[in-house]
Amino acid sequence: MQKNKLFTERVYEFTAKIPKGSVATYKQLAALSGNSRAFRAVGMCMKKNPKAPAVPCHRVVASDGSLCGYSMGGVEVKRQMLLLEGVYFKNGKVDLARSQWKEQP
DNA sequence: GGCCTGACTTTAG
DNA sequence: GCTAAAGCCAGGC
Repeated sequence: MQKNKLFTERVYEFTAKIPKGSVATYKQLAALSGNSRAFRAVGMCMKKNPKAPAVPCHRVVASDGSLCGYSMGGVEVKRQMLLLEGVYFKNGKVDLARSQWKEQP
């Protein structure tokens, strides 16, 4: 580990790049960071959230668009944050088809 | 160096 | 369609 940047460091970087009104999945961030199977470590570091205001962890959701957890008040707050940002919801879950963040060229 | 944790994902029933 | 269990990775102690 610690080759150049900490794995989580890259995750935070990508998370911070997520545009407003869009969301990314843990798996997606893990894949962008180098390991699509490291979604576990991603979630753990998000919980620790050493960069709370710097990293919009509320824009990170599960692979199916459902919200899992939020260290700053709970998933309910997280859901409201996304709604206020203009994220599309469907059946109480994020509509990844419309609001999932995609790497911009 | 080894064990435990965790905001996940996937497959099976 | 939903619930349960197993598997996976990186970080922290």
